[in-house]
Amino acid sequence: MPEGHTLHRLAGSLTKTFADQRVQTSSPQGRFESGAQLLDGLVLTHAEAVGKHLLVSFDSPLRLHVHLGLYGTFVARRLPEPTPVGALRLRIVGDESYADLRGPTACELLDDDQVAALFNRIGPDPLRKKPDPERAWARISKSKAPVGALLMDQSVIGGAGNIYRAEVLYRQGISPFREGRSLAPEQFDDIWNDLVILMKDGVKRGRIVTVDKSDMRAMADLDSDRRAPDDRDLDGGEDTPARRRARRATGVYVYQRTGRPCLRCGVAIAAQEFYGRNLFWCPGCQN
DNA sequence: GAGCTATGTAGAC
DNA sequence: TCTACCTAGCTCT
Repeated sequence: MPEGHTLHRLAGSLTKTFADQRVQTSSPQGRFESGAQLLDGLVLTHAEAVGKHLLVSFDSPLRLHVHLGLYGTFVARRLPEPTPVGALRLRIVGDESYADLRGPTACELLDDDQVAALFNRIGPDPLRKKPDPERAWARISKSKAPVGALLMDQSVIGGAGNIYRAEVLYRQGISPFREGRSLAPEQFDDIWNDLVILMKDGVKRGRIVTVDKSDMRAMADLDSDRRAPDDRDLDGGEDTPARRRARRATGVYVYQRTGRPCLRCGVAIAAQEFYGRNLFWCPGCQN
C-alpha cells in the first residue's frame, strides 16, 4: 500500500525485470482489454515514478499509466505464470518473469500530451532527480490551508502520503494545523530536506522508518510494555485493534500510535479525522 | 473464515 | 461530500 517510495521502488523493479524485453500483455479481468491488446508484443523499455504515479514506457508513443490507489498491487514474480485468479487487471509476461496488476485506481494508456499534463499537475517529487521545491513553497507560503493538508495535496508535493505527512511534521515540531503561510522559509526547507531523506530511505528499505537511529532504543523501551496491564489504561479505555496496531509500529514516532506517549515529551499522541483522512500528531511538541 | 481497516484518487452529485 | 475501486494484513471467533 503505497506512498511515493513504493512507486519508485516498483518502477526500479519493473525496469530491472523487464527492460528491453518483448512482453505479452493481457487483461484477464477484461477491464483493460483494449489497452492490453495495444501493448501486447511491444518491447518494454523502462518504468519510472512521479509522485504516486507509475509510467511504463514501450517502443511505442503510448505509455502505461498506473495509480495503485489505496489497495492496488503490482507484483513481479518468476515464471511460470499461474492461471489468473480473481480481478487481475493486467498481466505482463517477459522472458523470465511476469507481473500482475490488481485493484488500481488508474490503469490507462497516455500519449505525450497527456503525460505532460500529468507531470504538470503533480507537485515536485522529493524522489525525482531534479525536483523544484520552490514550486511547493510558492503554493504553501501563500496558502491559508493547514500545512497538514498541504503536504497531502499531490499538486503541492508529489509522493508524500499520510505516514510521511505525520512523521515529517512531528520530526520538525510543526503543528499540522498551522496555516501554510505561517511557516518560515527555513521551516519549509527543513520539511523538504527531511522528506528527501526519509523517502529515499523508504525506497532503500522498502518500508517507512522515520525513527532516528539514536532514538531506536528509546522507542523500543517505550514499547516494551506491550503486554503491561496499564497499557489498556492509557486513557481509561479498553484495548482496541488500533491500539494494538500502534504498539507494533515502532519504526515511526506518531503514525497510528494514538494514545501512546510521545518519545520526546510524554504527552499522548493524538488522532482525529482531518480532510477525510486520519491525522496523527503530538499536541505536546508540535506547535 | 468473517469482519474490519488502510500508506489514495477519480468521478458523480 | 460521497462512493467506487475490490487488495491484503490483521484480529476475533
